[in-house]
Amino acid sequence: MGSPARPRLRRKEARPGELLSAALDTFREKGFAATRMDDIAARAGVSKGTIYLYYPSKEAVFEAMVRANLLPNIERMEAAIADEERSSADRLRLLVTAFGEIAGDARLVAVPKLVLAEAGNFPEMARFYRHEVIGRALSLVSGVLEAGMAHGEFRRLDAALTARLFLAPVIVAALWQTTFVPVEDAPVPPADLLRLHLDLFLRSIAADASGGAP
Amino acid sequence: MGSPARPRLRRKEARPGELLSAALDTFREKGFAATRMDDIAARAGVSKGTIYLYYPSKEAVFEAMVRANLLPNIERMEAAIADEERSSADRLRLLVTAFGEIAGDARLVAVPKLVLAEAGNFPEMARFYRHEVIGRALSLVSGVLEAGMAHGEFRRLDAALTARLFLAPVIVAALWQTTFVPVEDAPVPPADLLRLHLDLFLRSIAADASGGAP
Amino acid sequence: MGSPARPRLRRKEARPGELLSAALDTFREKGFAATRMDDIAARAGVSKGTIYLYYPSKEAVFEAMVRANLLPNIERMEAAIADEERSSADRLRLLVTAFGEIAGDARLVAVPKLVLAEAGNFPEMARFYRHEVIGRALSLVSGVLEAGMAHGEFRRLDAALTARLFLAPVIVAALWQTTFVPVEDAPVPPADLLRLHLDLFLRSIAADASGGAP
Amino acid sequence: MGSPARPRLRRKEARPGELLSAALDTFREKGFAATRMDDIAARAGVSKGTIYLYYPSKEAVFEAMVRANLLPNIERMEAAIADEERSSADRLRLLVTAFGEIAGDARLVAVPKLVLAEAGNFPEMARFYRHEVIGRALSLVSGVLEAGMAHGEFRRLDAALTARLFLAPVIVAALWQTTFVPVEDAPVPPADLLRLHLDLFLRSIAADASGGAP
DNA sequence: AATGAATGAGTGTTCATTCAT
DNA sequence: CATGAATGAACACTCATTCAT
Repeated sequence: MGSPARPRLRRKEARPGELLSAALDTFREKGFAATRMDDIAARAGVSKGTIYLYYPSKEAVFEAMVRANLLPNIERMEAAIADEERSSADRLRLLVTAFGEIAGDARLVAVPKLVLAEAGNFPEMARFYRHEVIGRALSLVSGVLEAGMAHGEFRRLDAALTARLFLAPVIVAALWQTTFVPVEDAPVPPADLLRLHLDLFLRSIAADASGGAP
Repeated sequence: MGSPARPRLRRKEARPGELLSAALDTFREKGFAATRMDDIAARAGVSKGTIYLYYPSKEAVFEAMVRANLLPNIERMEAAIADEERSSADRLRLLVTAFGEIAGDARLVAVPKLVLAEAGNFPEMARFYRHEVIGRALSLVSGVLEAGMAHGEFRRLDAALTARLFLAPVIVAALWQTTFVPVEDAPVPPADLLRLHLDLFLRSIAADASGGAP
Repeated sequence: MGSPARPRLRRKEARPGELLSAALDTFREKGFAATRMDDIAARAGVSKGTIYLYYPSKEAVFEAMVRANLLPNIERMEAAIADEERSSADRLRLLVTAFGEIAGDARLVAVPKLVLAEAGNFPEMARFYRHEVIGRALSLVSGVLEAGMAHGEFRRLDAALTARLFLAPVIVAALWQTTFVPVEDAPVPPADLLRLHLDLFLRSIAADASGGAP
Repeated sequence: MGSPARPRLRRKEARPGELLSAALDTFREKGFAATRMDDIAARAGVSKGTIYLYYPSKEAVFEAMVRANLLPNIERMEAAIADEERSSADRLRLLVTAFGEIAGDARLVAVPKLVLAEAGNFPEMARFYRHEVIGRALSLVSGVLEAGMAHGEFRRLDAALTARLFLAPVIVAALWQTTFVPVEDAPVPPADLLRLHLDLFLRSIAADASGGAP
């Protein structure tokens, strides 16, 4: 109750974060082009000019916003398999769960979707995303797969390709959430889908089921 | 005098198609917002005003373009399993091949990607696409799956979920092509990916592993 | 009464001229920076967007306007001494009269004044003006001077410097008109000034005073 | 405690002068409109807000800057003919030299040029300049001319008009320096021009050359 | 006195849409 | 049918000015 509303001059350090958060929400509602700087400013509770104190252009805001949301994505992924004790199959299970959580976080998933949509107009950003997010996720998965193959848990397969197949349903589920759910009659629970995926996937890569090759 | 070719008015019936073709190419290069009516007109070789003789707005052009590209997608899919003689596994193989061809056709794949990108701004179109393209594809696949289950070829699984898992790598491959390939160092051949997918998928749904091998 | 006002679509060919005329008047009232595109458009009786059909930017309008007003300046000057019959002194007299007329035309004089004011921001334009207008005027005058020297009418002097001295009062009179007259208590008639200038100037360059007097 | 140097506030009395000096340099580089308060502040080594402690607006800064540069102009001029002993011709010679020096001082000459350029937007300032600088210079010259006429050194002429003719080459030389020199191929040395000017001018106003009036 | 973060009115430019020809 | 000149609403970005600290 001491000082409820201060009109001017707030913490300069917190500003960029607030702006990018507002930017994310606005971009994800309207897309890049349909978002006006005024929208972002209003949502962040500042004036339009203030944005330009921190970012030189709308594109710069977009890029900074994407970049700021890369790290959480990556960290959550990598944290997901930090546990070294488990079997490779268990680690894949953990990964599916972790990715499933990410895929269920609408704000987080909006970022790759925006990257997808704007890749043509922001090639540099697409490259960055490709390498720093997707590339790392693929490495993560193929690392687990290769370990599993080495241990004899999994069949010998092309790890790079298989990693892609492992991730595909997660990616589709994520995009699905942000694209068709508001329009869907009978949404499929992503958890069910991913549980089945894990089951089928493990079965398909399992080292020769009954006793191996004769 | 009865000759068909008239110098002034080029086939007026062909106009809408030419416009939509030009629209598709422009939208896929720049996205919806960054495409100017002038761009489309120039590419179609007409004046800007002419577009408005056929479509009342830029949004209408976009929607018509999407709609016009629904049918080819659907038809190619449905043609892919017209052959009733084959086993369910063979029909899935055919489907993967067909989808793989679609996914390799950059112009065709651009359409779902645009729908994805603009779903927030064109909810009606998203709904339409969800039902008329994706819905049909899912039905197609789950039909085959159910037949295979009924015949004992496949295990009993939730056909709706499994159909999604069947399609996921195809979708991801398609999006990948249009998004990251211009930015990719070492592109993965989609055909390799889909071949492996089919292999793993069939293995994972095969009825009772023990007796499954022919 | 047949068709008093046509709202749209007028002669495309006349437009650039109308626009530049409106631009000149607005620039001369407010200067380059304080002139808004809306001002020019309103004065030309078109909408702001129309200007951009003909010129890509405000700077381009400015440059085109300056360029369009070069020719009249130059032509009036050069026409002024087309007559080959006269003595060099008479030709200088004609030049002073001609320059005096130009200097009295407020719209015409506004152009060099704007060039002067914006020379720092439009160096290319300054260079152009220096060469194509001022340079030609100087050549004109020094040509007459050299002819007069060759004929023995004038003393031997540095023609380039002397030409500058001949033009200086004309230039000052011109700038004076556009700068201080709206602020002046007792304006000096430029004609009186230039008449005296001619008298003093001819006297100062006359060949040998002794025989020069009639 | 009585020591003059205080670390925090640098001589607060010197501030306005420093600001105006920075303002002059910035205005003369970019003109009034294109100069930003930030530019001036940066050049003066203070923050933007500080300027507003001394001047209420950008226009006020401009006007103060012009006003602050009046005095040096005037004083140098008036000092130039303080010497009462000399002949009128010598005093004109001194004036030309003095004016020539002023005209060669790019910073000083920038001021009248800015006044010229902004006269339309700052009429009050134009009036002030007209009276306090130009008016005094004209009085100075016409005073000398009248004295010379009274002494029989010079012919009887309209002193007001003749004074203008005396100053015109100086003014043109000054403007030339600030406008076209950065753009010039072969600059004319102002000293040469003014020397010739003085020579011709004195000759043109000299009391009747051979024997004078009968 | 000095700062510099914040403001918001102002303006150049774009572009979907209209319509006289 | 077709054109393309014209429109005007919309928006990104700027910058003089304010004011809490």
